[in-house]
Amino acid sequence: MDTTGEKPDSRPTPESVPEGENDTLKYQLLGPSLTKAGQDSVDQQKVSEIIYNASKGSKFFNHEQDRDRNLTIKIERILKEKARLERLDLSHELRRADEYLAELEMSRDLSQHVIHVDCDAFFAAVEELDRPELKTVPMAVGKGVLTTCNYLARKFGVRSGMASFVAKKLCPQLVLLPQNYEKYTEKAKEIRAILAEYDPLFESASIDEAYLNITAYCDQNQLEPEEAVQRMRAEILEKTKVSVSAGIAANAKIAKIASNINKPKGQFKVPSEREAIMEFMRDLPVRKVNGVGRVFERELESIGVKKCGDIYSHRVFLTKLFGEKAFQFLAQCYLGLGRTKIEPVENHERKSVSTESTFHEIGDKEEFRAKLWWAAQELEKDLARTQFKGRTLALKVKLHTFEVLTRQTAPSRPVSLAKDLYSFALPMLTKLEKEIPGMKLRLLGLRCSNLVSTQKAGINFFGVVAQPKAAAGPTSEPTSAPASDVNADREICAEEAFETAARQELQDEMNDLEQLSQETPETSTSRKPGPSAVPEPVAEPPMWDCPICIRPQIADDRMFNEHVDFCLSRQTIRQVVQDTSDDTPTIPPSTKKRKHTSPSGVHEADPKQKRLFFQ
DNA sequence: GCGGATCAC
DNA sequence: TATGGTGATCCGC
Repeated sequence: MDTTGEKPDSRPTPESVPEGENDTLKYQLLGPSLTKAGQDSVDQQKVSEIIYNASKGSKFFNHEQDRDRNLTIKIERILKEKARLERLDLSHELRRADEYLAELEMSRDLSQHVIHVDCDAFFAAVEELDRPELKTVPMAVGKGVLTTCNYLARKFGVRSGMASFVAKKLCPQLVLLPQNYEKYTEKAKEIRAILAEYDPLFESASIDEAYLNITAYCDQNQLEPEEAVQRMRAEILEKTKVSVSAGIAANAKIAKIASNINKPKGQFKVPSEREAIMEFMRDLPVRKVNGVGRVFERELESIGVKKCGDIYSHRVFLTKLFGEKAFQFLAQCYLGLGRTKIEPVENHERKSVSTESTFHEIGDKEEFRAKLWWAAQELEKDLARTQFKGRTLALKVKLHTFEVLTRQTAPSRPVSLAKDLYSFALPMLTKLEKEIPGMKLRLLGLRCSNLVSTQKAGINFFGVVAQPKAAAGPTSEPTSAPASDVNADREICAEEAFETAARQELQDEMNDLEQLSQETPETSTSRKPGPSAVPEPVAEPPMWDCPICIRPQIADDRMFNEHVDFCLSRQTIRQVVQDTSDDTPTIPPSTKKRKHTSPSGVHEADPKQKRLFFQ
C-alpha cells in the first residue's frame, strides 16, 4: 500500500499523524458536549492535548481514530460530489429548494410562547443540596463516565460524557460521586409540579429538561412571557433550591437554543418576529441546533456551512449531498422554524425497549451466554414494567475493539419472557461467533421493537393499543372508559380478542418449541440450550437447559430461574475476586462504598431508573 | 426489513 | 489500567 516508503525524510514519524487528521481527531476526542455552557474560560487547546495524551494507544482511541479517518474519507467524497454538482445545471434543484422554503414560510406561526427549561448541572446541583461543602470544590457525578459536573469542574475542561480517569488528569482534585437516580427523580418531581402550574400539558424532554407553552398562562395573568418565566424560575429556586435556565421563543427549536445562552441561572428571549428570528439564526453555528452533532457539523463545515445563515447559499446542494430529510431539517434551521405543539410525553408512542451493559472484556462462549441470559432477564423485567412484547428482537454486541454489531430477528410471535428472549437471541449470537472467530466482547444488549402492548384495557379489534392516557393530575382517571355504546361494544370485543389472543399464544409457543428444538444450530456441547422437549400437546411443561452450566433442568419457570441465578451467583464469586482489586478510591471517604456485585449476577449493581421522570 | 451510524441526554 | 445506557431516526442496501 505505502508506496512512498522510499522517501523516509518527507514523511511524519509513524506515531505522529498528519497535522489535519490529528486536529480533527483531537476535536473528536473533546467529546460531544463542547457546546455546553461554563467553559468559555477554558483553554481548549491545552485540554485537548491532555485528553489526547491520556487516551493515546488505548483501544478506545484507536477506534476513534478509525472513525475519524472514515469521516475524513466520507467528506472527501462529499466534496468531490459537490464539485461535480457545481458543473451541472441545477436550476431545477434550486427552484425546488426555493419552493420548499416558500412553503415552510407559509407555515410560520409566531403566535405561541414556547419555553424550554433546563436545570443547571442538575445531578451535581442535587448532590450539592445534600452536601453543601461540595459547592466549593470541582465535582462530578458518574463513575466510569461522567454524567454531569458542576461549574467549578467545567473550568478545568471537565465535561459530561468524559471518562473519569481523563477528568482526573485534567483536574486531580475532582470529587467523583456515584449516581443516585432516585434522588434526582424525586427532585425532578418537585420541579415538574411547579412547571404544571404554568402549563399543565408541559412536555418532559428528559429528567432535567422540559418544554412548556405558556401562551395561555401569559394571557390569563396579563404577563409578558419574560415576566412569567422570571416568576417561574424564581419559584423553582425558592421551593426546590435548584436553579434553572430558560429560553423563550416562538417555537421549541429556538427556545431550546435560547435556554443555553444565559446558562446558568439565566434566561433569554428571541423575539417572535420574523426579522429578529432570521437575524438570530444567521450567525448561529449549526452545531448549536439540536440534531447537529460532531459528524454533521464537520460535513457541513467542509462545504462551507458553519452558521445557519450559510445554509441559504448552499441550498441547491443539500438534498443531493445529505438527503431530503437533511435538507428539510436545514431549511427549517435557516428560517428559524420549529414545532409549537407541546404535549405530554405520555402521548408519544414507544418504539422500543432495550437493555445493554458493558463489562470487562470476555472471550469465553459460556460467558457470552451468561451475559445473554442476564440481558434477557433484564429485558423481561423492562418489558413487564412497560407492558410490551416485541415482534422484533435485536442482539447488540460491542467487540473489544469498540466496534458495534447488531443482528435482529422476527420471532414467530411477540416475545417478552427471558427464556424466549434468550432462545431467540442465542442463534444470532452463535452465528456471530462463527462469523468472528475468537470474538471478544465488552458489551452485550437486547432490544425489542415492533412492540405490542400487553395492556388488556387498551386492546381493540386489531390488537392495537390505545395509548394510555396521560395522568395529568392526581385526580386523573386513566382507566375509566368513555360512556358510549360504541365503546361498550368495543370493550366486549376487546375481551374476546384478548382471550383468543391468549389461546393463540399458547399454540404459538408450542409451535416455536418444536421449531427451535429442530433448528437450533449448536456449539461444542451436543446439548441445545433452550427448550429441549418434544412438543407434546399441552400438559407436559417444556424442559429447559440452564444456559450457564448447560445441565438440563426440569422447569416450571420459577425453578428454572432459581437454578440459573444460582449458577450465575457461583460465577459471581469468581468474578468478584478479580473485581475488587481495581476498586480505586475515587469517592471521598465519607461516602466510599465497596463496589458490590448484584446478588443475581456478574454485573455491577446499577439499578435502572429509566424514564421515571415521565411516570 | 436489516444493519450501520448519528444524535440527545 | 481505564471511555455509559436508553431511545429515536435516517440512510443505503
